[in-house]
Amino acid sequence: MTESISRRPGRPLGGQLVVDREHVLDAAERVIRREGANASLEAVAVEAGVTKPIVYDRVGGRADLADALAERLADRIVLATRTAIAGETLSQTGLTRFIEANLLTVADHRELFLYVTGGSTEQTALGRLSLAGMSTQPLAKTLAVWRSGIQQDPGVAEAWAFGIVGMLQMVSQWWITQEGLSAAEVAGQISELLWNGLPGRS
Amino acid sequence: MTESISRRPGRPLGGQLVVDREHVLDAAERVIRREGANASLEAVAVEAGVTKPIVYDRVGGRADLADALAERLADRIVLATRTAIAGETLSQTGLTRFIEANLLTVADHRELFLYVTGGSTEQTALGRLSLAGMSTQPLAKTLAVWRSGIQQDPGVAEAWAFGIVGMLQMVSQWWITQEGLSAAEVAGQISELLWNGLPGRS
DNA sequence: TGCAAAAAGTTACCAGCAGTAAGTAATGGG
DNA sequence: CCCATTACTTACTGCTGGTAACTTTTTGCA
Repeated sequence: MTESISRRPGRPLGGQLVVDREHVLDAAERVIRREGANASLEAVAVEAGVTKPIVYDRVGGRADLADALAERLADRIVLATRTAIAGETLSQTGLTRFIEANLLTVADHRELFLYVTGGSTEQTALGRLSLAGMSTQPLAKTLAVWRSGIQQDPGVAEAWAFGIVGMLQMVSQWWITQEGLSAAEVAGQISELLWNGLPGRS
Repeated sequence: MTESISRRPGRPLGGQLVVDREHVLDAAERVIRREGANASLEAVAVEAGVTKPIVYDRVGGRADLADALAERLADRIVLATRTAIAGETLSQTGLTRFIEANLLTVADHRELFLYVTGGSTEQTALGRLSLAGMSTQPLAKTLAVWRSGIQQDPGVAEAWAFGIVGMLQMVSQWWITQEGLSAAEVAGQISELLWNGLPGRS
């Protein structure tokens, strides 16, 4: 699906960029989907129909690429989960749907998910928070709306948001390697934990 | 603290290995503590007083090294958390101490934690589960003992264990980058969530 | 119209690192 | 005394992230 592009150097007509940032990111997603999480920047450049320095100019280095893709994936997850609970009031079944939507979205972008969660390197290892950081803010807001008590203390909401994102991330990672375990099933279990707490309702 | 070692080739007296697996792993931990999560195998070899092929012979490649170190770290976390709740019956304050112990142990091994959680490469990106997998089994057991309902369904215990480990992992990663936020404080917040559930006790 | 400056890309490279093949020195058995 | 084995090193390959320097086209302006 790579549209054939004039690869010759020189300033094109109208001073328009031949490939923009989004085009490169699209190419990166295709490569990752095809080749897995170990996709190289070189391969991304080829898929985008350009050379490596262009990739660096448009999106930066490997860490930046991971960040950008994390943001995209986070957006999709947020969209899917928001849609799953649209207009509903907080309930356990709603939470289950929320979690199930998360799982299914991750499964839809399996390789991308693995790239993003495992993709940060070295110094930016703190960048593991990339996916978390991106999806954490919307989640924190959602939490604050859902549970009134948090509204006064955004610090708590942040800790909870990171915690929940971490939980969903790890469960997702574990689940996509499992055979014969439905998303609904797992979502129900995690929902039960997150809703009723560790000791359960008596 | 590298003990000076005969670097010369040849079969040493008694056919004893000059450096064993544990020695290499110790060296790896020192290097990671000193140089951060981007430590190379070459550096590990130098620190251990040997050459690269020895490292490969003793522990395998980079992924295997990450796995081995993950197991060590997981053991320490399990030990610390178990100790923190030793002999206690399940309670929210006990859970808080459990989480705090987890946070403090991670902080004690900051760089190692980042190496292990971010260290897996490519195919083994599923190896992100390394740390999780190691600490998950003991945690699942602990959960089963704590909460009787789970005992009959080990599948639930597994999902919960992965979820909780993921939550703790992400919270740890977030917390060690924060300034002026005590472990006890964060532990209390997460404990509250994990104990009373998202909607809270009414 | 002619020409310099800027824009947009490419080529060609470097450095570092994971991983391995082949060679070499010391030991012990026959 | 010699040869096979053991234990280790040297020296390499291949790949990948990242960058410096060059080339081509267009635009602005005198």
